[in-house]
Amino acid sequence: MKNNDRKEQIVKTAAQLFREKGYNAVSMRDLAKDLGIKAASLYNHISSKEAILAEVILSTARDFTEHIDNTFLEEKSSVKKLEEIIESHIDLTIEKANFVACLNNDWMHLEEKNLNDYIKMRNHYESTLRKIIIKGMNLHEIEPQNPELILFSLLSTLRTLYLWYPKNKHIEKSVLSKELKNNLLKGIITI
Amino acid sequence: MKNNDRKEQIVKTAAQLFREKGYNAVSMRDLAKDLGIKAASLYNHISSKEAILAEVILSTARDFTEHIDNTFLEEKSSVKKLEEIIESHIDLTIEKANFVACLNNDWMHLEEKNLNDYIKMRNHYESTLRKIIIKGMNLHEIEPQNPELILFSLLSTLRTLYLWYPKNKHIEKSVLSKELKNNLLKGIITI
DNA sequence: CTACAAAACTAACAATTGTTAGTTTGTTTT
DNA sequence: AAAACAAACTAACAATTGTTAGTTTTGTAG
Repeated sequence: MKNNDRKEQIVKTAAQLFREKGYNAVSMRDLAKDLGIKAASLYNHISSKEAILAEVILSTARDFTEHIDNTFLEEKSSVKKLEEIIESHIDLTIEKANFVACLNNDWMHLEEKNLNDYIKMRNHYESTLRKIIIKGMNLHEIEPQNPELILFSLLSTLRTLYLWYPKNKHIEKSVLSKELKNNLLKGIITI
Repeated sequence: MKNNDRKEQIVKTAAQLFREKGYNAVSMRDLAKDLGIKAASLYNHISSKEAILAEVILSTARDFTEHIDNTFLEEKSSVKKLEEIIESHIDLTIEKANFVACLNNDWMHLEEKNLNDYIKMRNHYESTLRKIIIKGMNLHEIEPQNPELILFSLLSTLRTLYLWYPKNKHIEKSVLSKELKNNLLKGIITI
């Protein structure tokens, strides 16, 4: 029976270090030290440093992709779908903040193949979200505006939740979820 | 007469490279090559690699600080002040996108003194913005909500404008400005 | 034309990088 | 007990890193 625990442990520790210092500032010796072993021993479990990064980023990108694909297919209003998407970002950020941070900050250090796969998934994600927004606009659920702008302002907030959440752990998830939806969808000023 | 042109040129080129690849992935030889000289020659103009990073980041942080300090002192409504802050982010992003990107991505690679200065400025910026939001809430200009959440969702969008602007250069600045204010302050869904 | 300073160069350094080869240790299976 | 395997180790490699010392080139002011 192959032992995957060690590999998972390596990837998880790497994600934390990458998040703190950035991919290029973390050496294999740093990573090994945190795990209590020597750098060379890492190679019994992983094939390269970049392979660790790819595992961190691509697995997380797949999580996001899966969520939005499911949401897209549902028979619900666009606004309801946007709420579900907000929810999924909160969930994934809470569940694996270091992975999400790493995806946001270090994707450009992926090489050829992996970089391509990542960008493909990101494009797919954005274009799915764009479709939801445009459909909502056509059905008058969403104010007529430049859809790119809505896409951007929504995503920029959701993508950087990881920067904010650890500082505000005291907020209940349900409260965060409710207020964020309100904030992002209904705006913040009094009418 | 001391020639600062070369130094400015180095800092500007560095900002571009840092933005593309991240601080640690850019070597002094890479930077020199882009300028058409040898790495050692850089040291006739700058004292260290980190000093370049500090120049890029701290000068930009000072720009942002100056803007918000001015806005804070004005005799206007909080909503009007928020609109001005949005405007200043757009302006600075257009004017020096690479610098802003660098500030966002590479600040953690500053050392001791410079890191401290940066964090101090960032804290000052956030607390000034927080004051504006809370005042607006007390005067019923802004919906009662967790002010941290408004602070976060606003800043996350404004801070990552640099990711989005180059892809959408065709949008007029005045249009961008107007729609972004609408979007961030009034929300996106139909009431 | 000379003198001087600014800014380029070459060569080298010590440290650190990711990775490999070969070996030892410890555990599980037969 | 023997054999097989996983997972650690030591030692070393070639490449790259930021930076320094010392030298040469270039442009300008007297």
